[in-house]
Amino acid sequence: MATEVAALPRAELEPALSALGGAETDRPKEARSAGGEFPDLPGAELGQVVLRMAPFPSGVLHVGHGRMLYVHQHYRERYAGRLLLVFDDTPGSEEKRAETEYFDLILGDCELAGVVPDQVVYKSDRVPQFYPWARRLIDRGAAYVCRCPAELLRQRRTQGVACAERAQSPGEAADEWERMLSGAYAAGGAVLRLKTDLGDPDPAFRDRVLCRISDLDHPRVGHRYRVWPMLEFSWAVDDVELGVTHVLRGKDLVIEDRMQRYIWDVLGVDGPPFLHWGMLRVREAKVSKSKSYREVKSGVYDGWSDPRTWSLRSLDRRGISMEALRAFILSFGMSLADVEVPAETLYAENRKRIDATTVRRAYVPEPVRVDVDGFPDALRSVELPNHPDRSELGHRTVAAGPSFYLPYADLARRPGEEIRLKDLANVRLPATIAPSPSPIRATFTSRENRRLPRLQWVGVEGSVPVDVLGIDGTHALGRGEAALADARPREIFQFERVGFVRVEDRRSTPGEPVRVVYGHP
RNA sequence: GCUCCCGUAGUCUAGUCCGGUCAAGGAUCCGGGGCCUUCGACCCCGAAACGCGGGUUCGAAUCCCGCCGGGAGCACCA
Repeated sequence: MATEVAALPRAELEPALSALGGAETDRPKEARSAGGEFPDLPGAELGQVVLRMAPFPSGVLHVGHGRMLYVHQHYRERYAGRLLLVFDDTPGSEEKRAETEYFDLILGDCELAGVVPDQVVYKSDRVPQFYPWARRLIDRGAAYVCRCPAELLRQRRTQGVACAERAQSPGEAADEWERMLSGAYAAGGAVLRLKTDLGDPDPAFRDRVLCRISDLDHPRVGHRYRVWPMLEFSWAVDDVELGVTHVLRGKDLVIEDRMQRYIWDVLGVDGPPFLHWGMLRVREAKVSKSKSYREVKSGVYDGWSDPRTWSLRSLDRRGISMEALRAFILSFGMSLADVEVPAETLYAENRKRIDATTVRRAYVPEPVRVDVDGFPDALRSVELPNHPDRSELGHRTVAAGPSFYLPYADLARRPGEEIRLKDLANVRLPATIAPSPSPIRATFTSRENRRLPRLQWVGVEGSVPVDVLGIDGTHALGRGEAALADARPREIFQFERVGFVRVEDRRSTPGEPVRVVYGHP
């Protein structure tokens, strides 16, 4: 029996779970349904784990960052650990700059995702703390000040050739370092480099830069510092000083592991172990962050919650729950393999969560008015369930014939045919159907439910215009049933045969269309 | 080119460390049927995989070697 098989790993997990303080025993179940595996953190002790996430404040968090968020959250919960949010806010580059607004936006994203850090740290507050570490490396003869222009430095690195400064004694290097700090060099005029091995087989690892000079205006500290640490050096310091016990990051940062370890070895300090996850791409989500940035800034996109950005905010706007996102992301486990998944997988996860509780409503895209001759008075209004399988969600009464809005695409496909207005009655369509502002005329045939093509309809009486914002950023104007006029902001509906939509925050004024955002099928 | 990582059905994933219980499990997608009114959900059925080639072994998805394919890094960005 399958249950016997499942019982074994569960029994092994039990001690860890009860140690968590009587947490529910549903983790094995979650792990099984999610699929993805998360190995134990090496040497981790319950209650002692300290993790850190390090976003760069140059944009809001998107689906890709979701992996960072939920992998950390997973381990934090598993080990009852602490989670630090450390803004990696060194000045960046001309193309990729830290900007003021993103600090709060990212914090907001974390909250939205339900991953609230225990502590927030700004790297820009810690700049002076990096200098003594740099000095210790210099004193050990493991770092030197190089004045090669960037271009030459790169070229020599590729060739494995040393520049003259590499021969500096620790004393000379220290003097040069002091000159760097005191402003003797212009930006780009000198860098502090780690002395590794110019013959290292990996060209990427040869004498990497530890600190550089930047005159970019920093959003938090302005021009207070000119000498800034590079990412891997700053982490060699901070992972130790902040007491981080395990470093979890994407595999694009693997070489940084080696750098950090090298520095720790030189200095004789112990640092935490590293774990990585692979690259994650959602097929439909164009990864172009710079494009999103441009379009948001220029106003082409409707802000950072525009569906085209695939930001966390945009998913929320579309009615995709963060629980669904979490399950989706956790299903990939800690695999180093690069994954590319269709968004449908995320949609399926969301559907599982909202389908049973989401009210159905009628909506007709590309509405064409159809007047039905001989339509019985008895069917002028009908009562319909809010959910076909959940009577507890109640019903609503909708106005029906004799005039309807029907979707043009469905109409155009079956001229002259008899069709069924879903849940209502059968009618015969006219022989010719052309898009026209004047109503077309159909004829009532019968009431009984027969196997006929079914069309979605909205009774003209009381119907409201509905504006649907699509995933591609386009707006479609359709017609919805009267009940939609009372829709509350953020309410989620399923437009039957169309998909799940969420009502916009911004309330439309009377007479304006009801605004919704398309979520997914 | 150099370095590192990865390679199970269309897609994602379990299994690979400690070879047999894997004639490979789950999810999603796709096809068919049911629920006699959603192109949704639910239920049933079906299709679908160990990149290739050697080797070790009684036995290999699991170990070894080679090849092929994919990704990342080789920034005074993060």
